[in-house]
Amino acid sequence: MIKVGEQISNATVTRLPVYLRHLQLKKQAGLEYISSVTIAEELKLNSVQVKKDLALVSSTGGKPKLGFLISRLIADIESFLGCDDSQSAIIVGVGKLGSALLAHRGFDKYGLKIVAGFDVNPEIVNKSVYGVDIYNFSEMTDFIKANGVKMAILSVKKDVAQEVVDSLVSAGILAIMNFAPITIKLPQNVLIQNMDIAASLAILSTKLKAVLGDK
Amino acid sequence: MIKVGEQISNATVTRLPVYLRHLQLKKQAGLEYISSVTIAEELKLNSVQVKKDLALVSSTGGKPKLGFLISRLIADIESFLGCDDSQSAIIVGVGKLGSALLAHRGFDKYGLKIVAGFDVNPEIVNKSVYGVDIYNFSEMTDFIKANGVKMAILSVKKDVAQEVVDSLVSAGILAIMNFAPITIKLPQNVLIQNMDIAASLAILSTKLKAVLGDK
DNA sequence: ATCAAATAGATAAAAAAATATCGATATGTT
DNA sequence: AACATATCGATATTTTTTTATCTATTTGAT
Repeated sequence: MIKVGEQISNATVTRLPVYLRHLQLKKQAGLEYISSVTIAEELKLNSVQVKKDLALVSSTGGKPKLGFLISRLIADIESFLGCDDSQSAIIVGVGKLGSALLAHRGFDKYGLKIVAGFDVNPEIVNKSVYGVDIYNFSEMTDFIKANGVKMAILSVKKDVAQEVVDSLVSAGILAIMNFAPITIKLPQNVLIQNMDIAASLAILSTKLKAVLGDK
Repeated sequence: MIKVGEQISNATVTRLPVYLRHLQLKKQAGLEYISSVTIAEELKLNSVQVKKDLALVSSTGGKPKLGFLISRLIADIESFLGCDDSQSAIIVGVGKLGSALLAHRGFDKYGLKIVAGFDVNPEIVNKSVYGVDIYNFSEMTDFIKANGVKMAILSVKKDVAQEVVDSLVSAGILAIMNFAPITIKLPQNVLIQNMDIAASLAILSTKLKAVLGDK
């Protein structure tokens, strides 16, 4: 039941945290086993899709008539998502949004650690924001190199976003979560996840209008 | 060149804001026409994909040898995304994250207006946060009904998220942008856009590990 | 021990999305 | 005025993703 070199699709990876949350809930409720059909029904997904997704990360598979052992499945998904081997990231721009992100503190669950923040605002530099030490922006490059950090959360103003990204990339950052509403220019080998909140709401609004219009 | 009843895919709608931003940039730079191939190269997309996307929203099409008239294309995309007919939304939960979202103010560009906020914290109730009036949570249902609001941004703590959603839905909300890291139970006809930031970062982290591992 | 039922897991089909190919056409140049 | 070229837009192909169908198996009940 060991998977070798299986290609896990983007779509599947996106669903894994959803499964994980759901399974943790079930475990808390005292449940021991759960079937793919049940998961599918409760999350409003197709059951074959759930089976396939789980088959890709499950180390033992499920048992007929019982389903999957929840605790095992949780461990498998967590392991796949790397919740165990603590990946570190920095956050650049600790203004309103940046500090709100730090306040959230949901990263731990996925084994993600925000190891430092960077900003230019003297009021927060050299202070700690929700347990994260904030340094001056000028120290960023050295920090990244010294600590081998590969991931960055970008929550700076859009005017400076591109130049900050250039610094990040040249310092060795390989994955960026971008909250600035601009299209970042990047080398091919750097990953980016765009989180343009206004655009997302606009997309939702468009979908809503489509639904309303069709009736 | 008028499209009737064309079904525009989710993926296309997601790319439209990206095109829009890029075109606005080009317009600012003084450019008048742009070809789909150029757009594709600059945004690192496939040119056929760009052509198809644009064909779905473009009212006039492009001209051979010249490409698309940028100003026209901007107008078309804005029109499609509804940037003109001001859609209103409320925000529920005006804590750290909620007020950070309000501070951003990028919604206007897409014709989205946050018409009110709701919270239980007496320190902000009946005050204005970045120009948005905040009311007590108890007034929410009446407000939604009275104003016919259909969209809500949910930035409350996860413990209360489900019950708030139930109130929203029963008051008539049809689309929810959810920042709480839980899977919300919803009637089929209500749209949801999940914005679990920690999960998104975990997904990015997983992708990064996949890339690094393959080498 | 036998059997019915529920489930995983595999295989197949369908749908959706992305990409490639090609002909038509307007443009600017010679 | 003729022509080469860049581009659109249509069609076709490929790939990816989702969904359906079927078989084998384990469990719990009889």
